[in-house]
Amino acid sequence: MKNYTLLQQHKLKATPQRLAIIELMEYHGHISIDDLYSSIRQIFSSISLATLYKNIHSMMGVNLIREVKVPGQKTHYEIEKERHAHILCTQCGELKDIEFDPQSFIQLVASQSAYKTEEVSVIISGICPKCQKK
Amino acid sequence: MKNYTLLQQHKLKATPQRLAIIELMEYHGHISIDDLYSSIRQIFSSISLATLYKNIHSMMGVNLIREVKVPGQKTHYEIEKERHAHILCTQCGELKDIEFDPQSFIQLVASQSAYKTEEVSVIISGICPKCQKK
DNA sequence: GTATTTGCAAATGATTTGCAGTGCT
DNA sequence: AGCACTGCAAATCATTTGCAAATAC
Repeated sequence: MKNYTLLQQHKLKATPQRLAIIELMEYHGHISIDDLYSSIRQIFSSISLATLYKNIHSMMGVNLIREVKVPGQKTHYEIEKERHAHILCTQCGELKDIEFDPQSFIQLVASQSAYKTEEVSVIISGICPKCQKK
Repeated sequence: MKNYTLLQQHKLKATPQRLAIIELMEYHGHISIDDLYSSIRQIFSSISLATLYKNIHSMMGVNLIREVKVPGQKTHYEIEKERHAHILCTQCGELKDIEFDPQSFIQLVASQSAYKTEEVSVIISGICPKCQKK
């Protein structure tokens, strides 16, 4: 019901496909189109990639979903929620969230440039503990 | 001559195409494939997109060039140099560099996670002064 | 001289579009 | 009922690949 309302608040029709997209994104945190497609097909065997793309775009249009572009990786998508940064393991490719409050940044940028800051996207790359052991 | 040496140091053959790519990237700061292609064609009318992609990849392989992925934009490429962040105007699409020292970040991440940090990519979006006036 | 690189054309992969039919409100 | 949404197939756009000829060292 919560997601149903969420869609309505953004003036989007609450179709089962959209509800499933939101649920899967909430569950995964961030997800690529391919993973989203194969997960969602287990519920909606008939859903098409075109529908996924269209829905992701309409939800991006109302800032419900955000695009996460990572160097060397396919685009991921996630629900807009509390601010966080992403950390990517360059060996195994795992992408994780880490806590991050961009407030200090926004202030820094505001003082350095005359921009009106909206968003900060931070992607850190490194080697995760598991891969370091190998 | 400088770029010639630069390529050799990275064990890449110094072809005129590669030299031109480096020069254009140094001049532009960051550039999309399309812009790079049309600029470079003014010098090498015969250069192909395939060659651009191949060269960009070999130079990325030796960390001479970095990929910059920006939400809602095509991939850009730039020479690896002093660390900086990018700021994107969501109205006019202009992408600029701003100064940024990731040192404090790297420390923060190192303490929060067990990652061995290599790189930090920061993309800020907002509205540039010009567009604010409109 | 040899291994690498280039440019072409074709292949692949990702995303978008048009349209007829369906479903939300 | 009416407009937005879906799924399909086809179109477009981005990137990669195979290969013969050219070039760097």
